[in-house]
Amino acid sequence: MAVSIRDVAQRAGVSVGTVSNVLNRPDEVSADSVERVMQAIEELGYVRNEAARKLRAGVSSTVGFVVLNGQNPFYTDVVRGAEDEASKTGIAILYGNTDEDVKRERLYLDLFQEQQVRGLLIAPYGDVTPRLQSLRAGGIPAVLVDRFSGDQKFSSVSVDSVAGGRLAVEHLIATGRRRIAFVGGPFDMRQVTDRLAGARAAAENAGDHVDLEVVATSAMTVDEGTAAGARILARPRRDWPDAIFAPNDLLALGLLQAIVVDGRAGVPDDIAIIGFDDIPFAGAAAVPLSSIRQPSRMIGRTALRILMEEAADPDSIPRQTVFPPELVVRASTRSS
Amino acid sequence: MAVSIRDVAQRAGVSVGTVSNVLNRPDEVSADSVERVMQAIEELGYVRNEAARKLRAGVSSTVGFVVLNGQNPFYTDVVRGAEDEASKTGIAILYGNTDEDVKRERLYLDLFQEQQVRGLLIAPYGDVTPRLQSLRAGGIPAVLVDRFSGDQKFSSVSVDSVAGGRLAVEHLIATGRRRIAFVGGPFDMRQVTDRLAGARAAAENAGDHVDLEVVATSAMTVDEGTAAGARILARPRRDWPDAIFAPNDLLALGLLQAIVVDGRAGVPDDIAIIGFDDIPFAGAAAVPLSSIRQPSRMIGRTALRILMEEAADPDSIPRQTVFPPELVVRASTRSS
DNA sequence: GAAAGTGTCTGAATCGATTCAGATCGATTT
DNA sequence: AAATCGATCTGAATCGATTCAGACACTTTC
Repeated sequence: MAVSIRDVAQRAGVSVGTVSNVLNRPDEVSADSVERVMQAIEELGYVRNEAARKLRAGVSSTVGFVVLNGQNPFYTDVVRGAEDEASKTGIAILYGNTDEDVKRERLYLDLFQEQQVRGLLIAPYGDVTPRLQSLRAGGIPAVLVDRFSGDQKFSSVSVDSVAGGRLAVEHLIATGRRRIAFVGGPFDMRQVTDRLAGARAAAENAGDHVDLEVVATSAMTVDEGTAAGARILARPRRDWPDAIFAPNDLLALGLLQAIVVDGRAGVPDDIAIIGFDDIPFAGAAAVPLSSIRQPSRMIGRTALRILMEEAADPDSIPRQTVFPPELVVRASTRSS
Repeated sequence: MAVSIRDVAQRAGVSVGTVSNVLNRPDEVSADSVERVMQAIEELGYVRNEAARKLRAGVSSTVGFVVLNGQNPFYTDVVRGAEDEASKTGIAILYGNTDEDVKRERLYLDLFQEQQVRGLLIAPYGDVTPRLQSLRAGGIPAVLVDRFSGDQKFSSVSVDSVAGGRLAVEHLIATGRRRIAFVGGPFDMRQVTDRLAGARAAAENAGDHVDLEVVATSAMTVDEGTAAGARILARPRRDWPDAIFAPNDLLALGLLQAIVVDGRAGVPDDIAIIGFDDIPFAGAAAVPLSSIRQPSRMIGRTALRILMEEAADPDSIPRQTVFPPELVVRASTRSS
């Protein structure tokens, strides 16, 4: 049915070994053979069978990417960056969205192991370190994305979340805000706790006259943001914060919408809002949202590059790549 | 290195054939053997080698999904739906984002062919029909997503875009709008022309007193939307439309932002805006955006299901699944 | 009691690309 | 002229799971 390397060899009048060499190390083959083989490939419409290649050579040309929230445009961008890098070298990306569900996370790790991916990019939700270690023992390296590997057991590519949190709150303080609410959760997500830690540091650094309260949410979604916004506005006016920092833009946009629609408080006049990630929609909100930018595509590209290096050299030492976050000021925090 | 079926067989004291049977048709194996094999698998941490399975059995457990704009949350949702369905049966999804680039589209088709995917889900950009036909001839079926297969050569899952366009403009007319602008492009995208056709039909149906003008954009992005918004607002006030229909929400959100930020026209008082897709951000805009909803997850789920059926029966007749669009009214078109 | 049937198991052949030891051959060295 | 060498090519062995013809042990049937 399908055209195999044998058919090509026959047509080109060479052995299968030579065809394989043309495909994999053309410089060891005479120019004449290369040409004949290429022509036969062309004529027959031959396409290499990845399964056979993977089986024999043991090298896979797919990597798995497990994302904890595919709905978040930030991750979409990270994946896009990884894609860019991958397509350069003919690597395909197996994609899995776990939606912050430990079961789905495990499922995808199993699935990708069966597929014998060359490596794994993962924005983890649950505690996957043990699983990743056993995968690595089986020859599948992993690089953590958007998450610093605290124990240094794996390479990681992320942004300094603590610095980002600090940056956000320092900016709020610099523009005159004093009663700041950190709206986020759940607190078993590293991103949340790190960004809060940075926020706390900035608040404490500014001295007694800055208040930082924490409003917990159960997820980092737009809906949770609007819900939290409603809760805040339900308080007596004097208990409203004059600024809100949300550890991702989805939450921030939800908050922003709740406040704008309610109408009693103006943004940024009464309440300033700043998010995190700087997703494309942040700038397009009706009150354009200030945010802490992560170089999302670059994160994806870098993660994939490091992953390929580790796949090539299994004994390489894990390294932590940390990009600096960048403050992007838009209308939602302009000083009034 | 890796644990193979042979190791399992040895440990369980059975033949490799039996292990394979336990894995693939356990009912033909005695309960005793099943248990022994399962235990051996457990103890050795055996994971089936997909490459070998694919090679011999010729059935792949991956499908490719090629999307034309991965940044659009609509497609993110469609992918999510496909994932849901796929993970039920242990299918993994190879993901490729073409970003409305014909070259990238071709590249992914090649890549996925090499990977010998079981089938292909594609939201096409260029004219891929010939390529898809040759893939099908090689045993790889394809299902078009978000695009009706006009020539009926392939199965497709989409929403009736013409009806959606009509719905949008009928709604605008019903709420008293008379000078309607269709802002979208490029016009070689089927989604755009269909939605415009529907809009035209609605306008003509309403008689002479309704005006429909077309403002062309070069892409369906937020940025193009804000740019188009600026162009419209640059006109003398009397030439402003009193309603805008954009064939996707990204454009609509861009337009909305441009108009709100400009401030001279109110939404919806002076200009109503309606988009298409009903992405999650539509409801979260500061002026919540009316839209034509597509059942995005359902589209993904259905497409994957049909694809698997076609993979199982190569001679099945292509079928067109068309979901009805649904009007979602929010503040951006509330009658003033 | 022979034949037929049933349930279970075995093990070699197979899928297609890669790899590598060895063959071939003309050129160069001794 | 023999030996050596480098460039090029060949073809069988291999990767691991699946498949299937045949083996085997028991029952059932006539």
